[in-house]
Amino acid sequence: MPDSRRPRSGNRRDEAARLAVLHAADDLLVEHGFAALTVEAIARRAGVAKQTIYRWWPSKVEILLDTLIEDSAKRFPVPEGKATAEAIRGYLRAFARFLTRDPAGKVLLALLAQAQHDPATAESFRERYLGPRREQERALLTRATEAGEIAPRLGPDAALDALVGPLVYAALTGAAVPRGMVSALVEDVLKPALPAN
Amino acid sequence: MPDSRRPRSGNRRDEAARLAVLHAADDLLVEHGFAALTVEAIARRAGVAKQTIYRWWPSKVEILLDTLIEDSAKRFPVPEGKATAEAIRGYLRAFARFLTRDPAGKVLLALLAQAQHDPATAESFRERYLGPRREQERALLTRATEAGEIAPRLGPDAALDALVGPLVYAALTGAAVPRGMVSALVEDVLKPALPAN
Amino acid sequence: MPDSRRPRSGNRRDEAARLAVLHAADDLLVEHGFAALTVEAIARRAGVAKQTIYRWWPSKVEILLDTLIEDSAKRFPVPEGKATAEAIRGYLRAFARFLTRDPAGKVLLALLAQAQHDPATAESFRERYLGPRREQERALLTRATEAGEIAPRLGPDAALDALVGPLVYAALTGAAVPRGMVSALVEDVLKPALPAN
Amino acid sequence: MPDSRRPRSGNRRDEAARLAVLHAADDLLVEHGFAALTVEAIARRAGVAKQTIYRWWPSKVEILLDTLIEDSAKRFPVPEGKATAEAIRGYLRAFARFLTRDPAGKVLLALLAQAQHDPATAESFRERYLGPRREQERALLTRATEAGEIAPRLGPDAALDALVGPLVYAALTGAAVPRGMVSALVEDVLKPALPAN
DNA sequence: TAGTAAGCGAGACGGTACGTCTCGTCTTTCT
DNA sequence: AGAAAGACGAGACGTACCGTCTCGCTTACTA
Repeated sequence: MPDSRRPRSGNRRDEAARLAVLHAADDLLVEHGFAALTVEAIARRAGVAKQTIYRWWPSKVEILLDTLIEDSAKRFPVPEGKATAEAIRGYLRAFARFLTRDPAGKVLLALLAQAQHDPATAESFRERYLGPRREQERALLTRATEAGEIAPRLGPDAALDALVGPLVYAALTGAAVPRGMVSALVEDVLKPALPAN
Repeated sequence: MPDSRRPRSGNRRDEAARLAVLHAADDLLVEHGFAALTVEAIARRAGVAKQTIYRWWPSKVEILLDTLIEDSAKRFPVPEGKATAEAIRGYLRAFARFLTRDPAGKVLLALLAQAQHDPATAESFRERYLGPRREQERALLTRATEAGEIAPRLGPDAALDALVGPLVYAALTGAAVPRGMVSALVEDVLKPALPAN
Repeated sequence: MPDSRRPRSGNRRDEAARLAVLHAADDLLVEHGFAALTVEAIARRAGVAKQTIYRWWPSKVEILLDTLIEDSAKRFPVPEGKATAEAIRGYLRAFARFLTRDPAGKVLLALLAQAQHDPATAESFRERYLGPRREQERALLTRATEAGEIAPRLGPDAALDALVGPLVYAALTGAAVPRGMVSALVEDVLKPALPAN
Repeated sequence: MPDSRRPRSGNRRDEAARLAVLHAADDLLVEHGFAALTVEAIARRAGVAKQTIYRWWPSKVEILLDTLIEDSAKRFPVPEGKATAEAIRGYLRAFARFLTRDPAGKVLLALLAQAQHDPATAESFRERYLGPRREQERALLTRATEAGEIAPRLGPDAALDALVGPLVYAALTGAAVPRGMVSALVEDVLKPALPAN
């Protein structure tokens, strides 16, 4: 049994330090906003040396990405099996809830924001987060279309932007997502009255 | 008659300095990104003392807001008279063009991003930019609905988020806005097949 | 009779402004020290525009010099007639009192100090203050020597430094000038036991 | 045995940086005067970050004090053993030489000057420099008096002011210290013809 | 069972930008 | 033409973080 008072250090990566950093970053973002999220503040809060952070993460953005990837997989995984309209609706509802209710939703918004300021963040964010998720989402839509559940006027990527965009935009501008919005989006975007055109 | 080629203006605000700052900020944002947009750099580029900037603007964000408000009014004014579906489509096309083609579109994205990092920016951005424009846009939609041109399933604010959100989200994630997306959004969101529900 | 409510301005130098500046400078020096004596502060305190100060004085040092010259002539004029040892003693006592008791003594110390930091001040201070006074003091000593009242071992300039130096040095280092110091200096420096050498 | 050619010292104070700052301050004072002695200029000249200066010194005055204390101990130490009139004369000659010939003498004058402008400087200067030296000087005079070498009319502190004051005052006013002045002061102040009074 | 190599807390370092302050110059407007 | 008002370019102030570095320690694997 390791000494519980101080199992610190050694010559392998210290898991406790890793978690302390992730949680400190998350907490600081939620409590004081991205502006207060400096590497020094994270180190202070986590009780960790600055160098320990730089040893494992190239930037604070990557720390946030690590937490976001984990949290997203937990809170709103892309449905794998059943490709029904209802599954899509449920997924979007979970996403909207994550954005507007979950403290971790702030991380997504902060990274999307930071990607506008810094190309390296944009690259990482797309590569490690947006890209993989979009792939799964596209597959979901494709399966649903093939199953005849939906018949979007737009291609899968544009359709996803049309579904996700409004929710993200509302969150970015501080607007509430009104009850029924997700349903309406699914109806309008995924099941348009095609003959009308 | 005042001399119109007044070089520097005594104890009144120096218009040349004001313009130099606005242009310097704009140029720096486009050329080097928001991260390089420091007050010192703006002052350097504009050939202006730092104090002259702080005298008139509380932060670099307000500088950008000033340029954005002017540019937006010029490049994609909200249609005032004719409230047809076609007018709305034209407006959204101009907006999409501004976001993706116009260098000044970067300013909008940067401010929307910065608003996520800093509550003061969020407040200013909403108050001075998003709010006023949204008001006009809402009026446009309301007039069009009353004229029977459109019949949105969603309320005006949610409908606008559903139209604008996808365009903004695409720009934020670096995705292209595919040809036909604006038309599809207008059809889907503003003229849904209501009886079908 | 000029309008007493506001005889301000016109096209001749405003005497009220001149006096306000001199008094403001003096007061600020005494109240807050030389460090707080900025041209802006003087202008504020005197209720005068900054430019009015720069129009008439090349620097704040010259303002202080103006007040010092006036005050010195009033508080410890160099004795003109009687060249006795007693006259010299009296003069030095008045000088010591000015340095340690009179608020205006701070002006002398401040200018002597500033002369160390800035060659222009040194030049002005020597030219307009130290030089003229030293001339009179030298004459006093010469007359007293010729009258057989004193027999200094040192030349007149060195003797004056030997008399004035200790008083100034004590004031500069915040030491008190002990009772009897002036008498002892006069005895030691001006009436040494020459045969003993 | 510790490696004596340790180039940079990890988390301990960097001695090279300390010396670079002291020398830069000294050089700048001598070359361009106290007015040009800004913390920024010192940092620039020393090739050191501004923060490194602020980490170790509360103000530029303390930097100068550090150099002055070291230099004074080297150039004109207070004689410790032999308390003869000759020892005192030698000490004063070394002091006069330091003031008028040695570039480091400017530091003493500058600090004495700055002490007039700023109470904090006065406090530090007295506490760290004037006080300790005066203590040693007083002891020297006391020993010499007890040994019958001198018989000053004034108390030790006043006598020291009477010896040092003229030299400092001459330096402050840019006057030369004439050959024989130190001797005359020692004779006049320390060996007055007491019975004659 | 030592030696060694890596991780760690600590924190100094050279930099850069912050937002504030005062400088001395300038221009306008009023008297 | 003098004066009040105050904007302006310039540049130093002292602070906060950046990302890099070195130190002295603690541990776990290797010889």
